[in-house]
Amino acid sequence: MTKPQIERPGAGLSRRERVREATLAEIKEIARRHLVEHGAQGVSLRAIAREMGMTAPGLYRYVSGIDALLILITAQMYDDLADTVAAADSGVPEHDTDQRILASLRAFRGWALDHRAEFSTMFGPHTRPEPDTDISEALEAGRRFGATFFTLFDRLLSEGRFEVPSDEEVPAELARELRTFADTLGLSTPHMSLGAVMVLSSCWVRLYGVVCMEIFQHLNFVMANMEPLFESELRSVLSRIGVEYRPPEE
Amino acid sequence: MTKPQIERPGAGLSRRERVREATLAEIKEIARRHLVEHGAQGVSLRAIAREMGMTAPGLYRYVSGIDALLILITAQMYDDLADTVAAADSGVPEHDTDQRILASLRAFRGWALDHRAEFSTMFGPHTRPEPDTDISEALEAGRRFGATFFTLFDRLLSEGRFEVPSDEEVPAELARELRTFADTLGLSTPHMSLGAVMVLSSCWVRLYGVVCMEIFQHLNFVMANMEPLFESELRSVLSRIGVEYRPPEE
DNA sequence: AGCGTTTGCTAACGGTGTTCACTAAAGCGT
DNA sequence: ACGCTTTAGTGAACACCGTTAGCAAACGCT
Repeated sequence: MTKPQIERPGAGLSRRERVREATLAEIKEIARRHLVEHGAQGVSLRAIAREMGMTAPGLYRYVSGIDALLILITAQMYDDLADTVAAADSGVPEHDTDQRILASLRAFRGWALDHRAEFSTMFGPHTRPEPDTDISEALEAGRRFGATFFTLFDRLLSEGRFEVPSDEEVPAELARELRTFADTLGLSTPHMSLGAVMVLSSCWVRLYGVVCMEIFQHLNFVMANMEPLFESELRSVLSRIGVEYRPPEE
Repeated sequence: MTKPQIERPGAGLSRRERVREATLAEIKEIARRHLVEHGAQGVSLRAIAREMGMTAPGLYRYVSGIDALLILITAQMYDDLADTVAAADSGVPEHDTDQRILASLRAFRGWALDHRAEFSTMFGPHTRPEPDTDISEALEAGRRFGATFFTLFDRLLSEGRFEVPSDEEVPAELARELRTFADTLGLSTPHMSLGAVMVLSSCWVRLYGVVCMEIFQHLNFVMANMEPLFESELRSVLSRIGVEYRPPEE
C-alpha cells in the first residue's frame, strides 16, 4: 500500500494542517467579501463567525485579532490586483512595449475604481502593525504586483528609450534609500542603475498620487471626473520615459 | 440702560446661541484631541461626552452622528494646516518667492508628519457623506489652505518664470474639469490660464502623492527614510515651474 | 407668571473586540 | 486499542461603541 500519509497535494501538510488552512481560507474569503460590500468598518469577527456557523472567540485560533485579519487579506488583494494588471499586460502583443505599459497602468487605475474599499485598505493610511504580526505574505504579494511594471520598465531601459540620470546625479541620501528599496524588491538587472530606480520611483509616485486622489475623493467637490487628469498625468509620465502616449479607446 | 440684549461680539447671537456655540466648540476641541491621541478609531461620542461631564445622547443635540462630527473637525484641521503653511511662507522675506515656495511646501510635509492622524482623515479615504451633511465649512477651510499656494503660484506666473502650455495644448475633457476646478476654488487672476491650472494640478498631484506615500507608510518596509524622495520630487517639481531648488538647512 | 422651546438625562437595543475557563474531539505514540 | 496531549470551538463575561425614544428640568420670551 503506497498510500502516502503525509505527502499530499498541499505539500507536506498533515490532515490537521490542511483543514486548518481551509478554514483560514474561508475566514479570509468571507472577510474580503464583507470588505467589498460594507467597507473596512463593515468587517467584524462576529459577523464572519456568524456566517461560518461558529462563534467569534473561535476565530482567535486562526487570527490574532481584527487588525491582523485585515493585513492577512491584504495579501489576497495584492494578488488580485497583480493578476488584473498582468492580464491587461498580456492582452497586448508581446513586442508592443508602449501599449503594454499603457494597458497595465490603465488596468491599475481601473482596478482601483472597481475596488475602492480594497484599494483604500491597501494603499490608504496604515496603523503600524504590532511588531509580532507576520507581514511577509503581504510584502511578497506586493512584490509580485510590482513585478509587471518592473519588467516593462526594464524593457524600456534595455531599449534605451530615454536618458537615464547618471549615478552621480542621484543625491547621496536618496541613493542610500533607493538601494535598500531596490534590494528589498530584488530589482537588480543589468540595466537597473540607481538613476533608473530614481526615475522609476518618481513615475510611481505620480501615478500613485493621481489614483489616490481619485479614489480617496480628495477633489470630489471641485472636480467631477478625474479621468482626464489621470490621462494627463499618464501622458506626462510616459513622455518622461520615452513611451508613446495614445488616448484610450472610444 | 443701553445694555445690548442681542448685539454682542459674536454678531447678532442670542445668549442661547452663544452658549450653544461654545459647547459645540468644546465638542470639536475634545474630538480633535482624541483624534490626535488615539487615531480616527479612537474618537467616540461616549468618550467625548464623558470628558465633558455629560452623556452621549446629549451630543446628538449638537451633532447628527459620529461621521458628521469627523467632518466638522476637518474644517478646523484645514485651518490649522493653512496657518502652519502661511506662517512658514511669511517667515521668509516677501520678495524671495523661491524660498517662500520651498518653505511652504516643506511646511506642508512637516505638518503632515507631525499630524498623521489628522492628515489621514483629511487626505485619506472618505466614505461619501450623507447628502444632508453640511460640508461647506470644510470646503471653505480647504480653499483657504490652498490659497497660500495659489498666491505663490500666481506670482510665478506674473514673473513669467516658466513656459505655460497654451490652451490648445490642454485636452478638451481635461479643460472642462479644470474649469470647474478653477471656478469652484475661485482662482481667476489675469495670469491664471487653463494651461497654468493644468501645470498647477500636476504639481499638486506629485507632492500630494509623495506625502501620502510617506504618511500612509506605503513603502514602509522597503524604504526607511522618505525625506530624500520627497526632496527629490520637490526638486523636480520646482524645476518644472522655474523655481530654484535649495537643499534643506542643516 | 405662564408657556413653548431647548437641553440633557435615563433606559434600552443591538452591535463590537477580546479574554478566560471549559468541554469535546481529534491526533499520536506505544 | 488505549491513554495522553494537543487543538478547536463554546459560553459567559467585560468593556466598549452608536443610536433612538421618552421624559423632566431649565431657559427665554411675552
